[in-house]
Amino acid sequence: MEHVTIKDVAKKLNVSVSTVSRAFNDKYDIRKETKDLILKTAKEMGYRPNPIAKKLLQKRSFNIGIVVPEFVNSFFPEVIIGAQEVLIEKGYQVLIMQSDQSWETERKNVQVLVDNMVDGLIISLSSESKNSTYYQKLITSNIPIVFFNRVVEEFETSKVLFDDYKWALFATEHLIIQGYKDIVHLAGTKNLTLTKNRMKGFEAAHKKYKQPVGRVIHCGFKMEAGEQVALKMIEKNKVPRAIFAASDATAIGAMHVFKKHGLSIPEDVAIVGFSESRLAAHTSPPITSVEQPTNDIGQTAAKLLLEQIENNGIFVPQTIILNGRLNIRESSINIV
Amino acid sequence: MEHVTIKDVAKKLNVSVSTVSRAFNDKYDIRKETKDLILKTAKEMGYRPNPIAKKLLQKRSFNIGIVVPEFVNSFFPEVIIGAQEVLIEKGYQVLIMQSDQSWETERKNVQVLVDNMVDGLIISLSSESKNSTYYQKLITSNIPIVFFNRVVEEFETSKVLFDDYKWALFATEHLIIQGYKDIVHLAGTKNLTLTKNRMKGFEAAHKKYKQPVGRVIHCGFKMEAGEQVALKMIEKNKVPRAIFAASDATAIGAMHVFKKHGLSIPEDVAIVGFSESRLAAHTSPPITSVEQPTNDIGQTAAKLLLEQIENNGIFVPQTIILNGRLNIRESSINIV
DNA sequence: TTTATTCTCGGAAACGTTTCCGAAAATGAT
DNA sequence: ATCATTTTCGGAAACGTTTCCGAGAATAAA
Repeated sequence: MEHVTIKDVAKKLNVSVSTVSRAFNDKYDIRKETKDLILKTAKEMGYRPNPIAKKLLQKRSFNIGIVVPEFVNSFFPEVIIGAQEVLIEKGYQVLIMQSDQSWETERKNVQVLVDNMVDGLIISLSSESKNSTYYQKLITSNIPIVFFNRVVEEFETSKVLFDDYKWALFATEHLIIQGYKDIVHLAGTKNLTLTKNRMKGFEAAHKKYKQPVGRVIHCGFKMEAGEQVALKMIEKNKVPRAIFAASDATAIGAMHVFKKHGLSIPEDVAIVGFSESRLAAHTSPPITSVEQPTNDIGQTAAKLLLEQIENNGIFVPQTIILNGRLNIRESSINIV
Repeated sequence: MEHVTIKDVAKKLNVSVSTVSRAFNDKYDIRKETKDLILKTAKEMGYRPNPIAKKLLQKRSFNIGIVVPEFVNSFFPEVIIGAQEVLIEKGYQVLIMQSDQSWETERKNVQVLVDNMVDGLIISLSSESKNSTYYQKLITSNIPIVFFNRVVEEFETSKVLFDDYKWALFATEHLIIQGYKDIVHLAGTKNLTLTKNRMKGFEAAHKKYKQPVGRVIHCGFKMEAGEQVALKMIEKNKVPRAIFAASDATAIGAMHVFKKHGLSIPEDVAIVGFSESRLAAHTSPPITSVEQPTNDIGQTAAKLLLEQIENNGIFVPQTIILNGRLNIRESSINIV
């Protein structure tokens, strides 16, 4: 009685296998009474159609794969939750994989999901340069993919993005308007477009107000990196008047070190973060930060994907750019 | 040329399907030269064995499913990363699903993974009471499962746990030793064993030092809950001398509100958290907290699961209890 | 009552593999 | 040179479904 199959049900009722199948997929002709009988005894016997066999046949699984670089920070989990909300609603199940920032495991992850015949993929790249021919092949082979957050422009797929340039500009502008001069940008990992865009926004704000562009320090997105940078600044006696960090984590890390060395925020160093983490409002002082619409990113990515899955064939790739918000808090306010 | 199958390869080389199969699974007799030739042309043709078909036949997938209640907080992601480290090493791929604290979706998630024929499951329950007959059935049907963090004792499976009682006792003891009297415990969700154990530890510490047991307030694990509780304390003028929170999130939330209302930490209210989140060390003041060995939890869960998968049949369920650490920081130190 | 039409259902092929069985070819022993 | 053994491979069944095709029964039309 290990695994009860469709044959067992058919045998028990003295009907054919195809009739049982028809009872479960109500698009075929079957008498109501027989259908009910089959469904009833099938349930009694504990029969569940084997989705693996079904997949083999119809190349369709109602599973969606999501692949993200990491999920220790709350950004990606929040996006995933948003996507799940719309996908589960439509009867899809969501399989999540984590690339650990490595493009090799990312590739393996994607391949596992493709092998498992997911109906579509939602991906944020771990690296924008490494797997591109692989993805190109996947895309031309017509499997629905939506990229978000970290994408490569050239891919002919739907993408959902954040206007990093604009919001980096706003964030920097906010500091400039407050009267801060010597502003340093803690930039993210070098090879990402979003890093470049945030840098460009940082520059543009300076130019807009005819200020000399501040220094840029690449240190990635981790809290430890922010701590190290701040420490070095203190050691070299080169502490800037204000900092615009490309992530909340680096902002928090830096702030922590500054405070430990007796500097006040924002009196000695003003700080603005990016990517509104859950903690930004709960540090002391609370950190001004650019808020990304994480849930919305997930939802629209999912919607774009479903659109593509359902209109297979006549489909036009879309790029949607979502709006953010600058949450102004104590860490950046110039108390004159 | 959409999907190239084993037949295509066989036809191209004028060999039988079984020979091609043999080339890919090297446990069968095949001449080295033919094998090499097949592998070479298969690669050229872009053939990859279809794992769905393979699964249907051998009921084995080299996939492991992990189901957690949530992953916005870093606890579960860290555990997952630990598990992934050992599983990927052994050639398994990891499929992750998130139950959103709901036992219905948890059940659906588990079923999806089982349907996809994962070789084993690592689960942290969203609720310890709701799906138990379902899990009982799963367990007796012999699919390898390891539970962690939130488990039900009765299940005859391996479990990896944290000694919540002991560490809650230590944490409370730490407060008592510092001389604090009126200590309140912000407890977690009511129906969880870990909540009960932390409460018991809280009580035991008081009894050990012959103190009247402090108040217990159930408020779950979320930051917002901590804020609300603190607010209510202030409004009712019932702010305790010290707080032992069942999660860092509630501890941080409460601390934030206290500070906003002019109270100093730890001078007015001392605070200890639980589950050492990434932020505990970076709040101000830094929060004393019980650190759980997240990575280790994941690793041992994975190892127990692999053991069970490999020795199918002769397998004895194990319960492993891991050790933690109390990170003492400013928030709880009594500066006399 | 005969013929045409509609309802139900059974049979069988198909999805892409693995694996058992046996046959032919190659090798070794005598 | 003959027989026994090993190596290498092809054929076919199996995994659990869906779905096309057609047959028989039931109903409607004539």
